[in-house]
Amino acid sequence: MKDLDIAEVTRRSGLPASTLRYYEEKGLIVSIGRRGLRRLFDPGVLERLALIALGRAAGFSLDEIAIMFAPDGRPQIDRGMLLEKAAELDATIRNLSAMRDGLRHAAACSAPSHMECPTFRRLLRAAGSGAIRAPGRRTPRRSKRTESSRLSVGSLG
Amino acid sequence: MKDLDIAEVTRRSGLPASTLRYYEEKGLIVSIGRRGLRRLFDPGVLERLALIALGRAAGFSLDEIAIMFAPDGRPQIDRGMLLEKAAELDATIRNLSAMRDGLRHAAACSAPSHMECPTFRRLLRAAGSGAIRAPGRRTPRRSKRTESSRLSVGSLG
DNA sequence: CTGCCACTTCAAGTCGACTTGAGGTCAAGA
DNA sequence: TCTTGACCTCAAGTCGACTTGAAGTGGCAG
Repeated sequence: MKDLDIAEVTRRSGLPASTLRYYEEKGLIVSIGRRGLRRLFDPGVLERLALIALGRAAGFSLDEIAIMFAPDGRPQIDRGMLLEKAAELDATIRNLSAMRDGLRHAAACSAPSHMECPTFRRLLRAAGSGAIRAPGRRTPRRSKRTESSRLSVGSLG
Repeated sequence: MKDLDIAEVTRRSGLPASTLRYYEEKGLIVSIGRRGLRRLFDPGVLERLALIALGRAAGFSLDEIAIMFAPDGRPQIDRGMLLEKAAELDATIRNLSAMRDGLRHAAACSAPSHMECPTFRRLLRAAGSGAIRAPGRRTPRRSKRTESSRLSVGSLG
């Protein structure tokens, strides 16, 4: 009894069946047959799902993850891509660290208003100038600039 | 000439006019009048926008940011909320750091397949068990569990 | 006075990763 | 054999933060 019924995969992976179907539709996993209507999966799908979860956790999109699996099935991951993502994470981590420190400072700061705290103001300037970005936000796809174009910044002297 | 025309705000903040209108609609900023149809803003809107950018960078949603501004206008930020978010960021940072290290290791690892690398497998297990989460993904709102319920994990021994 | 055109409104579209709902199928237990 | 109900398909909905498009308005240069 090697093959896993979708319910079994759901149980063992913790992912809803709808997600599994979605992943299959996207080509991230494959079912190897049916019992009646029900999908059957090779047990290896569990490792595959873990791999997908790993990719997601690293910030890859499902499409990016899809191309990491060679057509033959096994992961064939481009090492350069990994390093690139690692560097990206590094940048994110630096930003978040700055934010975290800033938040802690702001929470502890005794200045009457946050606005009078130099640390807070510095952070504010950084955020205002776009030096820091929200996590998980992909590069804003602004294909067709209609209204006024994005010029330099320099607000808040 | 104190008041800023929307074009001026766009220019000085770098945000598209559509975003400014959206923020106004959401109650994040206020326009103080019109010249013809055109919105006029108090120059203070720039500081406010920077504050919003800061909040976004820290991972707050627009709705969360909205309630940080007291009805009177000035930011009245709950310090507990800041600490909470700081802790949250800390957790995220730890996860991302682990991911980054894992990615670097995987990129450098000379094992014939990533699957044979213990470090990679450890990471995989962590991701599979949901210990690590994708950045920027809010708690999955699974209101009405339909199909099989999420049980324990323990795949991939 | 006339155009121009940057603004305006309002509704609808976008993106990614799924979820939900309606209506259908079928293996297995009573 | 019949019922059950977990699965199936396919289309559409959701969520957040905006963007885009169509149609309208009005200040100001000429």
